[in-house]
Amino acid sequence: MVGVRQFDEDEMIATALDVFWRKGLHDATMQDLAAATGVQRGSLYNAYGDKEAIFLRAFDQYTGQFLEAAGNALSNADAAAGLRRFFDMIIVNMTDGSPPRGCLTTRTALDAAISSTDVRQRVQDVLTRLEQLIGKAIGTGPGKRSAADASRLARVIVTYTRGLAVMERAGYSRKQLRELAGTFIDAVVDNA
Amino acid sequence: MVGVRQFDEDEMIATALDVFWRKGLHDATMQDLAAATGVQRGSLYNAYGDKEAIFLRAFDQYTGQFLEAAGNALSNADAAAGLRRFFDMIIVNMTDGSPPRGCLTTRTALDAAISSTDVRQRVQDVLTRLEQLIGKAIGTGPGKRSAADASRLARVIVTYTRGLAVMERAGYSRKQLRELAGTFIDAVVDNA
DNA sequence: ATCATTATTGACACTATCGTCAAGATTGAC
DNA sequence: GTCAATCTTGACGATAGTGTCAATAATGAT
Repeated sequence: MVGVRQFDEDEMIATALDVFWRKGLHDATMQDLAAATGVQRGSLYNAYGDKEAIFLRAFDQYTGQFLEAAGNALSNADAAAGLRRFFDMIIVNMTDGSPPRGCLTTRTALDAAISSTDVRQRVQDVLTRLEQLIGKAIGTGPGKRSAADASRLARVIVTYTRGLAVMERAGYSRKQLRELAGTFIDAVVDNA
Repeated sequence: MVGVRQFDEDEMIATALDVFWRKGLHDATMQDLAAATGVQRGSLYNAYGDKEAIFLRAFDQYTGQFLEAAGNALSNADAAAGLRRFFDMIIVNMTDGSPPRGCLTTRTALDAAISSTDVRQRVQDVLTRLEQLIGKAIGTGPGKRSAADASRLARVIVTYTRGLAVMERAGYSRKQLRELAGTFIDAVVDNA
């Protein structure tokens, strides 16, 4: 290595993640990224190629954090309690910031029609992995549930988390989202 | 009236709706609208002012159709059967076309951060009205449900429909969405 | 200390979209 | 049939974003 990078890559990606989270893949511009990170546009092109390459790195960082936090929240002897912690975590996650940033995965999924195969694949991956985490958490409960049922239910729960993300974008407050989550858990999980 | 409009306004809005449905408010351009409708860009500006005014008209047309169809599907003596018909309707609605168009309301909700107050308000309105339709349908069932419970549950169901719309964008097929809806109804409604 | 290599910088060309406007075309009203 | 009002048309300027490139600067390796 001779000419050496003048910026910290991890820090750069973390800042880029913030920009993408607030603006979305589609609406965030290279100028936005340059302004936020203090790295010139030309340097970004040189270092990463294009905007989507930067997004993929930032998104990977995001999903890593997110899935870890989800796993932690879900790890609880009592499946219902774990789910409650999990829902609380994602609701805080999507209502954080001012204005709230929403859910990056959901926003990206909706942008996906315009995006590349790579982006679509990442979205599917994170949803699948989340489904597996949830399936494991509810499967190991005081199970009178079959494995097939747990798997189906896990996907329903993932779907509901996506619904909450949309409701947040529609203007529902953190408190309203918590109530929505509570009603859902009461209806689906405890009764199932 | 002297110089008279050279195009059919209803037809124009219907075509615009198709464009917005496929591309989204944000990504559809006036050029797209002009090309699809055969009306020149300048004429569209003259007739409506800007893109968002056209969108609002198209969206109103859409929500009118949508809510009517939802009401029809839900009108059933058996609340669970009505819900099944309702979910089937929205799943067909969002997976129709090739490639599927998805759910316009959900897409618009996600765009909403960039959009005007008017657009945001329309999205909230359609969700609220849908919630009311569902509340009425499940409330009039063989109710051992309190009115407050029915209301809460209705909002949960609306939220779940939004989740299905996101899952569709993430790549889930009509068949998978139907299974997701079925599992949800079994878990939430029949057991509640 | 020199050099070869890489990063940075700012300018450039290109494309897309927007919104406006003046000139021309059309047509209902009288 | 004339006219005034309205619509249509095509061109224009402005803005924003993309990706590229040549010139410059910096630095690890020798």
